[in-house]
Amino acid sequence: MRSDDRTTAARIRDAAIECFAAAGVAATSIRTIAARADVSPALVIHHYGSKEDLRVACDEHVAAIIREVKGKAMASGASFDPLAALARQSEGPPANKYLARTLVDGSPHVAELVDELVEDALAYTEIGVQTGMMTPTRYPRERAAILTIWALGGLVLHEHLARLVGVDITEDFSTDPKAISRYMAPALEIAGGYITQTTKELMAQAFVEDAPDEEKEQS
Amino acid sequence: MRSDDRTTAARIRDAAIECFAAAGVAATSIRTIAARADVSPALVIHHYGSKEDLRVACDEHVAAIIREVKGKAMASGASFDPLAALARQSEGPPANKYLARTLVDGSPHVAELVDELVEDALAYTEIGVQTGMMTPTRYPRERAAILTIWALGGLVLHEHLARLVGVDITEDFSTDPKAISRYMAPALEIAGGYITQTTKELMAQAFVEDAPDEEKEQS
DNA sequence: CAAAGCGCTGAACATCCGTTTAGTGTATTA
DNA sequence: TAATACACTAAACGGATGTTCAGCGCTTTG
Repeated sequence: MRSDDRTTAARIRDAAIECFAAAGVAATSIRTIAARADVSPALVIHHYGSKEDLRVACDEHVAAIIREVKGKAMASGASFDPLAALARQSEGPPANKYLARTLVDGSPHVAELVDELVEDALAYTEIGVQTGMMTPTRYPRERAAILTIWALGGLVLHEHLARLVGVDITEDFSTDPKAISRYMAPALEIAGGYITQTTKELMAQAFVEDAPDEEKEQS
Repeated sequence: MRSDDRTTAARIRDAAIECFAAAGVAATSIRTIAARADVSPALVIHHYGSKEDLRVACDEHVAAIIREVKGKAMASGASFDPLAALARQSEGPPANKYLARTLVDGSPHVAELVDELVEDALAYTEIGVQTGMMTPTRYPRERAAILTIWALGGLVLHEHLARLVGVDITEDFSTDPKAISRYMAPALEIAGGYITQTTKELMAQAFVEDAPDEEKEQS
C-alpha cells in the first residue's frame, strides 16, 4: 500500500547495494539482486548494462551518500572523527556496510573516497592542533591517513568488533548516540594515549628511520 | 611431515592461499588454483574433497603460520604489538595477505584466531601496565580488542595504506625492519596520544554512557 | 488511429563453475 | 609375476552465471 517513491532503477541499485554489502560483489548474482528488487534479471541489465556497470553505479551512489552525510556533519559542528558521524545517520547503515565490504576489493571510486576522507581528517586535525584539542605532530598527513584507515578498518571488521566489544558500528545510532559507548569509551581512552613516553622512545629506536632525539608534549 | 612439505598437496594449498589472498575466495576458481599449482582441477578435489574443504585447510594452515610467528615473537622478547611481528617474518607475506582478505568473510577459524590475538594483546597490555610501559585503563579487554582490530584493519586495508603512506605492511620486512618506519613513526605518535585531556572529556560527555568524572581505576 | 517509445518479461544463449567418472601410468606389495 | 594402491588426468556432467533477444502491454506522440 505504501507507495515506494523510488524509481525501479533506484530500487534495483539499492537492492544491489544491500546484496553487495551482505555477501560481497563476486558472491552476489544478478538473479539474487533482481529477486530482491522484485524484477526480472533482464531488467537489471536493461537499466545498467552489465554487472560491472551496476557495481560502479553503486560505488558512486554510496560515495554520494557518504559525502552528503559528511558534509552535514561538518556543517553542523566539529567532530574529531567524520567517520563516527556516519553511524549516526539513518541513511548510513546500508552505505556503511557497502563501504565495509568494497573497501577491500580495490575500486578506484572507493579509493578516491578514502583519499577525500583523509584530506578531511587532515583539515580537522590541523584545526584541532590550532585550537589545542589535538597534539601537534611531525607527520600531519600520515597521522590523518592512519587514523582514517584505522577508523575504516574498524568498519570493515565490524563483525569481529561486534563479537568482541558488543557493538556493531555499522548499525543505526541516530536514535541513541550513547549506545555506541562500548566502542567509543575505550577508543577515546586510546586516543588520549596508551603508551608511556619511555615506551615511545624505545619503540622509536627500533622502528623509526630518523631517530627523534626528543620532543616534549603533554596533554 | 618434514619441514620440506612441498608435496603436491602442499603446493596446491599454497597456490590456493595466494589466489584467495589476491582475489578473494568467491572470485577464485578451482581451475585458477590448479593452473597456478600446475596440476589438473580434478587433483585439487582429489586431495581436498571440495573447494570449501580446501578453504578450511587454507584457514588452518595460515592460522598455524601466524601462531608460530607469534610464538617466536613472544619468546624472543616483548613487543607491544604482536601483529607487527608478522611483517618481520619471511613466511608472513602470503599469510598476511590471506588474512587481510578472509578477515571480512566470516570464517569461524579466522574469528577464533582473532580472539586469540585479542587475548594475547590483553596479556601484553596487562604486563605493559604493570611495568609502567602502558597507561592503565578502565576497559582492559575492550582496549586490547580495539587495538587488535585497528592493527588488523590496517592489514586489511593495506592497499589504501600503501597508497597513502607509501608502505605496504603485508610485504616482507625481515631484512630491513626500519623500512616500515613510514607507518610505524606516526602510529607510535598516535599511540602516545593525539587528543588532549579537554577533548577527551568533551567527547566522553557526548558518547560515553557512564560519564567518568575522573579516571583512575584498577580492580 | 497508427506509429513509436519505454518499462518490463520469459526463454534461451554461451560460458564458466564445482564436481564426478573412468581411466592412465607408476611404484609398492604379496 | 600378479595384484594392489596411489598420484594424477581428460573428459564430461549438471547447474549457475552474465547476458541477449524477441516480444509483451502501456503510454506518448504525430
